[in-house]
Amino acid sequence: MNIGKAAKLSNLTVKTVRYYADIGLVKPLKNCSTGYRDFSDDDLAQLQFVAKARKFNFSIQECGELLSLYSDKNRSSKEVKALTLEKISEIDAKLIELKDLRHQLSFLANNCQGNDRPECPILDELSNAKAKFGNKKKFHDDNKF
Amino acid sequence: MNIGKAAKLSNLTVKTVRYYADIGLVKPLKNCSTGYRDFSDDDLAQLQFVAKARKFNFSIQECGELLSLYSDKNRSSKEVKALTLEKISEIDAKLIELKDLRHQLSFLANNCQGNDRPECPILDELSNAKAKFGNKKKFHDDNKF
DNA sequence: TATAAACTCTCCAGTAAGTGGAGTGTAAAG
DNA sequence: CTTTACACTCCACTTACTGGAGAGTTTATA
Repeated sequence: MNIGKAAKLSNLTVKTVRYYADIGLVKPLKNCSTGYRDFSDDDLAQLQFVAKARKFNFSIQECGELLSLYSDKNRSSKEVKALTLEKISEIDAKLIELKDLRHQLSFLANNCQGNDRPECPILDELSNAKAKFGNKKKFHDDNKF
Repeated sequence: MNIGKAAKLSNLTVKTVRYYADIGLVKPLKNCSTGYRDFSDDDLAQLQFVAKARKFNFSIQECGELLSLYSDKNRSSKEVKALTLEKISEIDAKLIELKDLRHQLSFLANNCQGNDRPECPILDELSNAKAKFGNKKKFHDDNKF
């Protein structure tokens, strides 16, 4: 099939599929006369595989590793699981980081009047201004997460 | 002060500070004879500001906007708060996405034996294999988040 | 059959936010 | 006076694409 169909069936853009072919992640045949790429069903399966793995936050490099494990019928599931667990750890770290970030930002936002006056605790914080929030009103940090 | 000191005092690398100067985010003077950049205390303050804002996930572009708001003594806090709230929304969206991802990955990992045999539900899932987990044992999804 | 629309190709450039290195010049210390 | 540390510019590379120009191909319509 042509690149357009392969792209559609794998939920990727034509540009992306072409890119994947360029970097050798998939290896479609080429029609010598037209120069058109010709994707087999197996090529399509690999594209779908990669599309999904990318959604799962695997890098292109890792997708390549997974693809070769996938193609190797004598593989063990150990390596795949290890890669997945590693990915989960990364996500956990990212989650912690983001939650902390959200916490701090929402604290700042809640303490900012957001009016036409220049006083702004957000900028004060960013600039390390000494003068911190003067009034003693308790502020609510809407920590949704 | 020279770039090395400015970098150290703002917790940035020399390369990064030079980059910020190159793109005009900060504008240190230049010693005509040596070509060395000369960072004033105000330049340093801006670098520290940017370093912090970057940690808060503001883009370089947004850092520039914040810097100009910061420099403008007649600014209103409205814009700053709006930018911050927007940033919080982005983080919320990212958090939801990541949690979902983690959920799915941990489900897959928990259903994978991770041994020397080739059966691997992770790859099966990625390849859209029809044969789903055959045995009926209940699996635990350790959803920490 | 002619033509227009839709599809494909390659190549070049750009994105964000830097990082790394080569080659060279300057300043401070021993 | 020489070594070391620091500074400079310029170029290439990173990730994972995206956009566009200019040209060729295939399909559908007039």
